[in-house]
Amino acid sequence: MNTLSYGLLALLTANPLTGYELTQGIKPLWRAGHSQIYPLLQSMEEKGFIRHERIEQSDKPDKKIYTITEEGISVLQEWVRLPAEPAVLRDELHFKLYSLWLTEPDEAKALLQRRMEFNRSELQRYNLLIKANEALLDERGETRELKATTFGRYLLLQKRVMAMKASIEFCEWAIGELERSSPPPG
Amino acid sequence: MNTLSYGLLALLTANPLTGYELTQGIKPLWRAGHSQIYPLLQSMEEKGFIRHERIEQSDKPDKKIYTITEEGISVLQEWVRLPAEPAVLRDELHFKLYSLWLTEPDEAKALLQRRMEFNRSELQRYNLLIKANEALLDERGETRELKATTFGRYLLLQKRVMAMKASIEFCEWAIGELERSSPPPG
DNA sequence: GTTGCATATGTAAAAGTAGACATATAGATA
DNA sequence: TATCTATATGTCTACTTTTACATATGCAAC
Repeated sequence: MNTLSYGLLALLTANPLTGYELTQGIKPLWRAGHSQIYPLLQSMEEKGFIRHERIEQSDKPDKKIYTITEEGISVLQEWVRLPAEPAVLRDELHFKLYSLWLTEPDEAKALLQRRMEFNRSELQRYNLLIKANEALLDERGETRELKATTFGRYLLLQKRVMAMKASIEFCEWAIGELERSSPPPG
Repeated sequence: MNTLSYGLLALLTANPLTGYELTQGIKPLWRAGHSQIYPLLQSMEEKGFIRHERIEQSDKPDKKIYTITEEGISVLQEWVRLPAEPAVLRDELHFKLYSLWLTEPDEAKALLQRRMEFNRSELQRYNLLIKANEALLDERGETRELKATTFGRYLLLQKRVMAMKASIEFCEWAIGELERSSPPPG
């Protein structure tokens, strides 16, 4: 069982989902394509951690709705208690910043501006997810406490928001440093 | 040529380095082991982007000092100008936070505390690297401007520092939220 | 003494990831 | 009419990454 498998189990504790929905839903948490997810679902079903129900659809292709089993919850619980490995971050921008002296001022600025715009759109996306999670909290009549299923997601989404804000601040600051050192014509 | 190859070229623009030094030096920028780096150096030498000089040592194993070629600088420059792909972040903690309701309060707190301590040690490491970069700036008589080779590293290290600080702030905040919802005995 | 660490370079196997290929329907857009 | 997007599930290949294996010396700790 790799990390992604446990992630799929984690998503399935909230509600039963199809492979397609898992592919969409895991995006804010982990980068993975459907070609990774479908085989893992099959292997976890063989292990007895999840089971599926086939739903026939006339307008769209048939789908499989996966549900986590008691055993699945149990192995997930054991895993969650284990210390988390350090995060793995791979960012091309690190190398491009390191080599920034090889670029022209407008290219350097464009590099940072593109990243900033991407971060801003990500931030918006996370804010929407936070709203959806708040709605779910109300719907379930939960309060903000550890045993509420919406609580962990609340923490997680705040983590992403704080990281995105920090990244945007960096871009703004770095663009400022660039403009200070090589003022644009105007 | 993959991203890591360009990263190695980037490091080699600052000074000639051995494969071992590259393995150590790339750590703050990208996660990679020596088993990835040595084959890439061989392949880049075949392409003419770097060349090496063998240094015989009596007390330690012989080493190869790699230098970037004109052609290497040129391909790196072309690559740096291309837009940077979005960063890839894979953090187990995301899944563990999502499943936090499966844990006990002290386990949840320990999860965040361990991450916070790791982040703090990383922050210290980056602060040392910033000092070393400042020293290099002085040594070379450079000022903080784009064309100085220390400038990009200055930006990059600030990026890492800001990200680490944001992560530490998140951990502190999240531990606070946990304590609010399930106060510790005392 | 021996275990572990730093230096130094490599290879091999296994696991994980990305991108394309494959199929099928419905609806929107060009 | 053709292309694109969303839904829905799958496979296959190429590439990247991790972990272990392999060798060699000197030094410090136990």
